[in-house]
Amino acid sequence: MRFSLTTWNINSVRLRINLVAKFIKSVRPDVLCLQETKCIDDAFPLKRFKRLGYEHIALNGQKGYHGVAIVSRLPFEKTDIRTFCDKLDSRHISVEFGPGAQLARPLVLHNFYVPAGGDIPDPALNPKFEHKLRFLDEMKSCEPLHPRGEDRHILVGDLNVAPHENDVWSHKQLLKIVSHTPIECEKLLAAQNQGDWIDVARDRIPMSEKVYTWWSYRAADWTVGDRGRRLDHIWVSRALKERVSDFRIVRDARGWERPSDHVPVTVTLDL
DNA sequence: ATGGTCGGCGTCCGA
Repeated sequence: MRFSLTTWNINSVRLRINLVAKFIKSVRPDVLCLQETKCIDDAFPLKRFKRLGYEHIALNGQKGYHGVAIVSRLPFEKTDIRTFCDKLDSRHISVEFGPGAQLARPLVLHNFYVPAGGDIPDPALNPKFEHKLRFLDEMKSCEPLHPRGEDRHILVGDLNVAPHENDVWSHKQLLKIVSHTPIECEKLLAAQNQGDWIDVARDRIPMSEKVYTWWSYRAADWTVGDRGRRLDHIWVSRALKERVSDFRIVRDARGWERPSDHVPVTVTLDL
């Protein structure tokens, strides 16, 4: 069975619902994980997704900020929401696919929106950065998150960290820029190494190659100098590594009308 | 060049 999954920080799902529809009609992933939906669950464009064929929807929204959602063509068995750092922020949702999706073995999917962390890369001066570092520590220590042995787990989302040198346009120039500081890169990789995770992008694209999924709004022309960062990630458990058949980043989406600053990232597996 | 642009909400905050 072919299973495809997209992660996309949409930066307001209501404002960009037509862009989401455009993407869905072209790529038709089985499952779409959204971050920064920026709306309460009652305001989520449920009917539009159902008309597009995505009848199974799990929401963790809040007013104005953050918000994550999983919209799916395949039914799932259960939904779970975790909180981090004793805050009620909507930054996580997970679902488990099973018999309803014709899967003999369970497939657990986590969708994350990690705090951006503000501008000052010093946890003593910037509470937002301190929160981000604590969030990453909690991701590491959260045992149920991490796959072992034959577990089939996928973790996706806007992790707001570009951990490797070629995950940013200039490693040297971004060492003191939040998203690429050594301390947060170490913490994200420590969380990744806590489970049997494979970073799909770096499993398929050589470390020497630049890979980005985000380009700032604060540039007159996002294509000039290609100053991107790889903030959006897809991890699969080791048991799924050899089942990955495709991985793609729809870079073009950054040039669509009124775009998100993030582009969709898609993985395909043969289950 | 040490600012620049977004979206949601409400007259700023978080990104």
